[in-house]
Amino acid sequence: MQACYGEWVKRREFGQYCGIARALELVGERWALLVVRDLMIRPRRYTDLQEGLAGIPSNVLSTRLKELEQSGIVERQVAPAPQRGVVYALTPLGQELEPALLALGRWGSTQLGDPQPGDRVTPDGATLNLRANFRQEEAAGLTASFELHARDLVVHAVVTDGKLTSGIGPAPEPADLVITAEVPDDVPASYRAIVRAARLGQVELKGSKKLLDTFLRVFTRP
Amino acid sequence: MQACYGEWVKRREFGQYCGIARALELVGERWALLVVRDLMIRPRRYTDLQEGLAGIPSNVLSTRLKELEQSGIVERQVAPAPQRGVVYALTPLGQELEPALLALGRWGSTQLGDPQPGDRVTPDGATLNLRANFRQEEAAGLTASFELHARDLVVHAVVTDGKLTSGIGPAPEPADLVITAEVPDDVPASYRAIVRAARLGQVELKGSKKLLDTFLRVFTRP
DNA sequence: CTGCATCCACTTTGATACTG
DNA sequence: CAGTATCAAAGTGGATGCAG
Repeated sequence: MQACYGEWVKRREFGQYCGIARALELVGERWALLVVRDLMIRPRRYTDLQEGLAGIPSNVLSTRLKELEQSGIVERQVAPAPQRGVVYALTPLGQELEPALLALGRWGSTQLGDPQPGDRVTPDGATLNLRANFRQEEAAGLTASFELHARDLVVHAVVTDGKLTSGIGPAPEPADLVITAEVPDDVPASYRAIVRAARLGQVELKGSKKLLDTFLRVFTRP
Repeated sequence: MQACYGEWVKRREFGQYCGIARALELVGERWALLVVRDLMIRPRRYTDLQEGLAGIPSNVLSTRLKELEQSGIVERQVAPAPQRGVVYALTPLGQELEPALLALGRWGSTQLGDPQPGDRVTPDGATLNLRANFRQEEAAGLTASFELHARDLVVHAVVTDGKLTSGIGPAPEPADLVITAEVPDDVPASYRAIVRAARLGQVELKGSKKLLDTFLRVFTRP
């Protein structure tokens, strides 16, 4: 605590009556939004997070989780019978960060060149890109499921009456269209690579093939 | 530079092929997004920013501006004849951060209680709230201009064929509807306070009074 | 005045090691 | 698996200096 304009404020607070400043106080610390990003895909254990956030110091992860829990963004759950252990999950408040996170990701994606050697390319990224590029307007009334493959990368997107559910791995029910992209060996398997292949027709399709155009219309932007 | 999993990366980079991580590398440092926020309203001089970001150390502001300029987000302009001096402005790339910033602000606003004594309440906040709460769908085809007053706070919103322009101070052309909110003396004059007053009918109107419902429909959410 | 640069105390982070 | 402990390095906050 320290003096600031006659008032006592925590060092980390900006002291502005502004939603953006408040958001940054809560999730603006280094690594915080990346933790939220990982949890947006599904709940994770401590070591899952450490793995997904390659390079985060253990003590920093520990601190961030406590802060996020304190803020009501993350929930610490002691998992029941099957795997038992500690699991971290987003609260509803944390899930409400999704639009902001996707908007940030859309902007940041434009500033991504090609993947550098050493860059981590995870299925999480593909799942988030699926959500970030999803065009609600184009999907109105649509019901269809897709599965995307590129080498060992597999993600799914299920659209039910215009609403999207997406995740890692195969679709829970057999997908209406399975897209398997032919990606050169020297290019990492990413959402971007799949879309590029799909546009060039360098894909193998299984299922309702005319859904490919629908996929491109609903899940990609020019 | 330092070693990390066999590759050399800058300490501040996250080493993930992910739009969100990239965005955070570029605008995730402390104060960076608040600088962008201030510039989103209009270009500013160094001292304007210092004032708007109450409490930012001079050296940190200086560093952030250089980093943002380096990243192509901010442009340093030497202002011409009238006022001369240095002016910082957003580049087009910087302006593209607006959707992300507004989404973050919408989330953060839900985590704002009432203004604390000592909180800075600026016209910038009201202008951004105007943009953040603007509902494109509801404004389709609309052309109308509004001016909001609450004590010394004045902001304007001009909707032209469904597109919004907003800023501090009176509208460039006389507004179709001028809303003057009656705000208790002990409550800071903010967008929130104006909306609350408008909903309760505690406003004085000048101009086309039936536009008040349109305003509430287009510029507020439940 | 504006637009920084410098100095220094303090805090946070990164890397690694270690424990229940 | 789920953290804690430790310590060096980098970053931040605050004050002040200073040229144009």
